[in-house]
Amino acid sequence: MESIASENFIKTLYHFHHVQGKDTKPGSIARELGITSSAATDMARKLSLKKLIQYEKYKALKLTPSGEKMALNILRKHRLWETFLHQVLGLSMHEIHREAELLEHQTSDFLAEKISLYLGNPEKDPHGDPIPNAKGWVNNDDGSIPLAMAHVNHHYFISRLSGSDKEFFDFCHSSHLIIGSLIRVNKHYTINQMIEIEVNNTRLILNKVFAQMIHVKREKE
Amino acid sequence: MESIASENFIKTLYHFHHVQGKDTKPGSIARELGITSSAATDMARKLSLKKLIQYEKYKALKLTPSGEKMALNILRKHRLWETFLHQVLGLSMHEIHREAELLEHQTSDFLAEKISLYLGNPEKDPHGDPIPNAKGWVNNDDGSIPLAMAHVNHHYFISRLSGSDKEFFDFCHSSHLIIGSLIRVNKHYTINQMIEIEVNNTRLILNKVFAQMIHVKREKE
DNA sequence: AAACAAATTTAAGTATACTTAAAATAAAAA
DNA sequence: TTTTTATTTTAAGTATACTTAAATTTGTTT
Ligand SMILES: [Mn+2]
Ligand SMILES: [Mn+2]
Ligand SMILES: [Mn+2]
Ligand SMILES: [Mn+2]
Repeated sequence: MESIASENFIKTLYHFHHVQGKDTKPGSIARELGITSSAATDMARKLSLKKLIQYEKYKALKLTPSGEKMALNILRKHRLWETFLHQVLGLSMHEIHREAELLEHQTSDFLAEKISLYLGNPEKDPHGDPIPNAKGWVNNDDGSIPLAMAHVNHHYFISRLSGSDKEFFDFCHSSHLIIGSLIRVNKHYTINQMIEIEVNNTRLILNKVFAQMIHVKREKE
Repeated sequence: MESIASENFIKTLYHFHHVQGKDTKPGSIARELGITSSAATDMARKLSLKKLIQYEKYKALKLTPSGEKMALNILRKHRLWETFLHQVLGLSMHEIHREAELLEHQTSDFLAEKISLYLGNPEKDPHGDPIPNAKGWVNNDDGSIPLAMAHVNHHYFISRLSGSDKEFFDFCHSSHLIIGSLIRVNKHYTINQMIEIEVNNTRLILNKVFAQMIHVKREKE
């Protein structure tokens, strides 16, 4: 069994690699986890001895197959908890991540199965992120793109809301931007990188930060 | 925020003092938690600096008021989780303690309230143990006694089953010994400390270990 | 290509939570 | 009461997960 610190490190590395496609060195993980670079380097060397990551000085970190398996196991628990807390206990979108971030480390595979079963083996969490299955398989590429990349005059539906703070979700909720909402892209403002969309017959102007957090998918399929 | 090790220590001390009425020195806690006496002495001194326990060399340990408050906060989370895991997710009696023992340390007061609310603010957990309320109040003395202490020819109902292993609960279940079951005490065997009871028109002979784990209450009230 | 800036690594040190082994003390037995 | 036994404490040491500060390496700019 790995420590909470190790699990968070591995999960963050997975996230940077698979979701953001970043070239991840210890410094990025350190920034994300709120620790110093030296602590992250230390941890990288330790996890490398356990064959969970590949580590070469000054090079980007990479998960080994067993490290990736571990990351997916934790991610599964994280997303199952988020789904459960939201659907069953009624926690809000901005509350679930915070709680799941802790619970994910104290959840046996046995308990994870019980939660999954109770929820009917869901495939997406409340943010629209895919839940890895018990064998550690997940499809990360569902064809959605950040709203910031969407084309003018095309229609999309919202597939993911990848934020964790209250303000973002308050804004989304009050603007009818929820998963499944249909939108149309009106215009990109190149100078300040804002984007104008139409949702529910209302025009809305979003800044780039939010337009990166909202992911959309073409209407087809 | 206290560490998992501190929380388990405090909770164990509370348990020994309030439930078993023991004169608790570091050694007992060490035995319970599977650590060495020296580790427990260390921890006792550290918690004493934080004013969570009273510690004097070679004397029994005692929780301070703030230590007791902390113990009750963790105990509340433990028992809420047990109730939730049993009632909602359908985990068996022998599975809930194991999982709750971990989850209790990663549960915010906020989440505990949500769980409590969802369950209808229960007052007892599946073992029949009282759940401290959000303010940290609990009634530990519900008038129940270990079956081993019960009087011959009296009728009782089962109020608590304080075990955590599968064999005990399998036995209880197959013998119709569940919380609320009505029983009658037939005889005490002084020589081997067995006890004979009648439940569901069946005579049953229990050894002392089980008779200590099963708590009963007089029919009245 | 050299100089500068930024990031990473190493070195040294801290707090927590343990361990084993020895010393001190308390409790029980003779 | 003395001796023996059991328990508790102290001492010394380990692993984890961090810290700050200095050294090294890399990336960028001139
Ligand atoms: Mn986490
Ligand atoms: Mn999520
Ligand atoms: Mn615990
Ligand atoms: Mn219980």
